[in-house]
Amino acid sequence: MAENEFNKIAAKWQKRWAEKKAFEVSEDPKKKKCYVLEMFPYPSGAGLHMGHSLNYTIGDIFARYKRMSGYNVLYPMGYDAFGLPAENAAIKAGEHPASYTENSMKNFVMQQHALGISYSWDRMLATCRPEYYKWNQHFFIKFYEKGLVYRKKSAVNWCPDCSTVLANEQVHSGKCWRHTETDVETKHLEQWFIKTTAYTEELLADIKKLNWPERIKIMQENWIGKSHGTEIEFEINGKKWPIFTTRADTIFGVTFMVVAAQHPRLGELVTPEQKQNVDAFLKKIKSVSEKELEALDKEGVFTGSYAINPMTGDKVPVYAGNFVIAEYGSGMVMAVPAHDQRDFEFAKKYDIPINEVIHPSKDKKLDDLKKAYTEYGVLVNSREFNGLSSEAAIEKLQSWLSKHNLGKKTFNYKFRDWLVSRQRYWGTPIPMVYCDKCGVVPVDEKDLPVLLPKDVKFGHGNPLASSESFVRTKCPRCGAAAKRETDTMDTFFDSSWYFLRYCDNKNEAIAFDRKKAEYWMPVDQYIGGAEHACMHLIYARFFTKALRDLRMISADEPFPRLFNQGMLHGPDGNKMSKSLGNVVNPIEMIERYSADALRFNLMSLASPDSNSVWNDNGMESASKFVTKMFGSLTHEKIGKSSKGVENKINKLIKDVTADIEGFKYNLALIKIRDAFEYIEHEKISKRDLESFIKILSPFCPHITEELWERLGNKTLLSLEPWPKADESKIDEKLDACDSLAACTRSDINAVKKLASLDKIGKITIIISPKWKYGLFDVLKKEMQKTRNPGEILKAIMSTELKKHGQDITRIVPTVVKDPSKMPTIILSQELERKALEEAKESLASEFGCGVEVVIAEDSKEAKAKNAAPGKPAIVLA
RNA sequence: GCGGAUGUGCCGGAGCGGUCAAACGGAACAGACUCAAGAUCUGUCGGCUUAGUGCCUACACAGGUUCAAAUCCUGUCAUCCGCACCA
Repeated sequence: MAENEFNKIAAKWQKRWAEKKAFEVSEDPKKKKCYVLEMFPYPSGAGLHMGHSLNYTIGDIFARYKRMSGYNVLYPMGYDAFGLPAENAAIKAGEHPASYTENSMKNFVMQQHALGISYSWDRMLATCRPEYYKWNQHFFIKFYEKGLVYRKKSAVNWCPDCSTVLANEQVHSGKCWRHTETDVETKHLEQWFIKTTAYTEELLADIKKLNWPERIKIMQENWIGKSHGTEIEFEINGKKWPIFTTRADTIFGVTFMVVAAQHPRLGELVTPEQKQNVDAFLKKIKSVSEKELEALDKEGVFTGSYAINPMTGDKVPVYAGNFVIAEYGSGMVMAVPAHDQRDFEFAKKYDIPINEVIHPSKDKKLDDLKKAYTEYGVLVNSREFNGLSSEAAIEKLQSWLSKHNLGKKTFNYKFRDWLVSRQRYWGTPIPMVYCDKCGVVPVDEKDLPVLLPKDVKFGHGNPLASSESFVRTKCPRCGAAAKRETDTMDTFFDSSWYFLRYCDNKNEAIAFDRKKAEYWMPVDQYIGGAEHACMHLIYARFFTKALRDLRMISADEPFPRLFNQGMLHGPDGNKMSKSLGNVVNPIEMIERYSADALRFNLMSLASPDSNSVWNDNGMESASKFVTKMFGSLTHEKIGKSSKGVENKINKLIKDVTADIEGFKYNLALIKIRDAFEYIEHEKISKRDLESFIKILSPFCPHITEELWERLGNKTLLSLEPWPKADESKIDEKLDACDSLAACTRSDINAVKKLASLDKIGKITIIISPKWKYGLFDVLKKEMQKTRNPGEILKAIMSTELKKHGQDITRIVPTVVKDPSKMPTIILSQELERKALEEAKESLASEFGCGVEVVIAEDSKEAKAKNAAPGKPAIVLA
């Protein structure tokens, strides 16, 4: 069976690549480096799925291409091996997560080998191994020392299914990112945070520098969410309470205030008479999880306190409400029910006055308030600010407030600090110790890593807490008995710097050697899915900046260039999922067809950045084509390449090179197919044949190595130089030869036909330099055979254009339906007017009829003269 | 609600102002080869057709800009994705 042969070939070359360490690299200052990286996978027990195969093939093609192009290519693979699924699966299977994960990784490695991915396997890493997570702990302590890590009690997101807390980034629409059915609850816990907000501004500003898909950049921008506004100080019970608003212009319409129910200073506001009500309210909203946000009514309770509006001196009641976010701004808002929908609903519910202070325009009032008027407008009922536009009022108020020391112009971010504590086992232990005397103390560097204990019980609460031997320790500072932190780190901590560890993955003394990292960083091409736009990609950017400030690297950004591959759907068009039963297993496909055929098919499906649909027939036919190519190229007749073959091959080199650079692999394959069909039955020089094989090699690395060898080469094709296109051999004329002949013939015929008519009428000749057919020679020959006005016209035009350095291109004769509407000859914009003036003369004498040159400047004139504006035209009268 | 993307033939998808009834692939149909199937090759593959280098209708829908629009602009609709009570 042919399939077996392919699999034998694949195995042979995979073995040889490994033996010869073909893809292992070291720092070489003389060579240009290229760091190609795919987002490392979570090694699930299920093994590789088709989406992985797609992702890795995209990266592999790029890496192979760059390697052959002379770059020193670092292309590593590793495993994001910590995480909840392994822990749960391990519990279910009664196996330790460590062995479970190691087995899964082995399986992944085997499968990635089978795909023929050219990883530098020496650099493999797994985040669950102590030699890796030791450095997580090291960084954690470094960050702690720098004040980038802190512990805080706050309202946190709790997923009951994961039984752990989640970062904001891991809560999607009130649900857990892993459990789309599970509502996230709010808990008040003391947790570890990373001060990602220390870099908010830089994270936001540097997005501009990134060569990333626009939508990912926008998603990050929105996630950071900068908004400009005003800080205004209200006075409550003699104390100052600043609030943030984007609508300072509505300040005269404030009729109440709302403080977040979770606000840490809420207690200060509650009067004894109201305490019972407030407590009841708090209890009520605590039992409600953060769900169905639209459905959630705006609710609140009066605290008993009143706030003084700094502009009006009015006293307005302060409510505690469920719709104000404690962490955003100052956790309190001024409520303007007339001009904010939430405030409006709240006011209606609790019967609070609604004061209009903005009208749509000077003479337009609001008819009746069924909902808030939230647009900008003109101020009313606002004393000296009446009549001002919202924009102007905001500015005036800002300066007024700062002059009186009651507020200022400011801005706010949505972005919050990263909660990294997790109450789970399978992660990096947080290297902190609680001592009764010394408080929170980091573990001594020399005692790292803090190893995950083995003697834990799963199932009830935080597993690490169940290990006596782990929890009990000595205070690193005073030596007294102390307790260890039992939380582990969010696994996103692991993936925030793994790209640095690849640069020096065996270093036992430090996380990575700075020199090595400086050589390889930043990642030149990062490849992965869009789902990490606001998680991994933000954390990794933060980490890079933080490490830069710790003087461990100098890069500002880890991934200047990012490519998002599309999603691969099942044959039925749905997302591939086990429950739908539409999963296609890549290894099955490789066994049935071949790795090269699978790669070929995956890359032909669609442009790698768009979603695509798996098609079994496509797989079948890709396999047939690969088989055919292999068979045919093995028996290719070596000889002198014809001009046609030379043209094809050189054009192919040029085009495919550009297509790979631009990730247009699907188009590259079309050109490869086309070129193959052309050379299939032709004689071809060894050199050209080798070029073709090289061009094919990133896509089908196994058969091409085999072909390379069969041609008598002793080297590895994967390390051969990428062919260069010989531009002098590319002949556009030849390339279009077949279609050209047909086109010309029909053109000539058309003109003949037109010319034989009594009335020549109007002939449109469109000449565009865009069409580089080089038709002139062919035309001239035809011209000599017959003589009639139509052809002469063409000949003249050609000559005239040649004279003025214009390339004669294609001439399209058409009968004009409505001669009154159409200029007769439209020339390209590039044609000089002078050339036209000259052409006019010869046309006139040749035809003996009036020739008018029209150069219209504007559309009116153009219409009058039947010419296009700005474009010169010749009209035969 | 806000933001982003997309809408092309039976399907997956190219095209990004004039070489467009639309690359390439898949499916389908017909033919060649076969005892037959498969494989392979050839042709057809929007409609009409006097079969023509012909006509009509087409690139979500409706308008607009152009001599010229699948391509540019405006609006509408649909689908997908992200964010979501951020003051």
